[in-house]
Amino acid sequence: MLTIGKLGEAAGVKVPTIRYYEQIGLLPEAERSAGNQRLYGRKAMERLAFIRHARDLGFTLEAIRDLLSLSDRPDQSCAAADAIARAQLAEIESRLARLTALKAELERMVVQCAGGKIADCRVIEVLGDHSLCATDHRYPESEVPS
Amino acid sequence: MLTIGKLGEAAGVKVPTIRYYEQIGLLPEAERSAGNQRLYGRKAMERLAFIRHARDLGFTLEAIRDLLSLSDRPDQSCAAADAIARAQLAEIESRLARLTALKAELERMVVQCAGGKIADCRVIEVLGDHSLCATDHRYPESEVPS
DNA sequence: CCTAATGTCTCTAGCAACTATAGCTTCAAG
DNA sequence: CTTGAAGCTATAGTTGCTAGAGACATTAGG
Ligand SMILES: [Zn+2]
Ligand SMILES: [Zn+2]
Ligand SMILES: [Zn+2]
Ligand SMILES: [Zn+2]
Repeated sequence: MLTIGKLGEAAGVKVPTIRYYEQIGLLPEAERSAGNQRLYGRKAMERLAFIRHARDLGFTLEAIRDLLSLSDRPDQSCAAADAIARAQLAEIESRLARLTALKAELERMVVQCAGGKIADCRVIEVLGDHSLCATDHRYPESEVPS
Repeated sequence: MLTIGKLGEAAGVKVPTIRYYEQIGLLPEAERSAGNQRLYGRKAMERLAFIRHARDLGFTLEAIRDLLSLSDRPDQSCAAADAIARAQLAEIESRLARLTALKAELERMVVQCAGGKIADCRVIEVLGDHSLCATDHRYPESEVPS
């Protein structure tokens, strides 16, 4: 049995994050020692590693919640799990498209600036006027982290 | 003079967002009509368009705050503004690198799944075990939106 | 066995950048 | 003059944590 600190170390998750996951019901309530400290076994360890890995792949906690409850029913069809993964892929692809456009615009701005006064700065000028942009980079379809 | 609704419409910014920008000091306090409603002129319109455009390019409000105060001093060197833009470009590039790796992993997962039971689902399997991944996609260097 | 250092406990508040709600007042059209 | 849209303030919620306060538990050294 691991204490919360050892578990966090093993899984690469900070201690308050583990408590947070328990609080929102993503991890089950942990066993407690005589002195009321949380104790974890291998199952909890695996579940936390799953969460960590899915987070690293950009899944939201909501998606992870669904994936976890699916993985608790091994005899069911995996169609739902695959759909979640495909949705995540689509999300990443749309962010990639947007970021690629942003990168192009930022490069243009930076390259075009001759480096004089603010009054002549291409960066400031372009920021004030989207019509100077080469691409239509607006309207982020999604506004989620990572 | 525009009301807040007209301004928002013109700049593509929602009304509560404009009030929020004023509250955090990104926009100056607006003039008020006899009935205490906000009124905006062309300068406010330009400032809001600048903010909107910079947000669309992924700059944080903090960076925008700095850019705005720089643009208020047209005779100074634009080095600081350029540095902010270059930092933003670097940020976008690092997110792009990470998202590219994520996309590759997600594609692998989705493609490898044969679509049977959860117990045999490659998606669930890979999520539980990073060593099945082809790339090292972990440790997001930055955790900022978009 | 005692003490000091570290770890853990709960609870609360804070971060970015908004968005939503409630309960009011003001304005513009008919 | 009335009605409905738009505006006002203030507060709370969103996501995924992170940081702090103050109290209790555990462990290592002397
Ligand atoms: Zn410049
Ligand atoms: Zn633009
Ligand atoms: Zn599958
Ligand atoms: Zn992996």
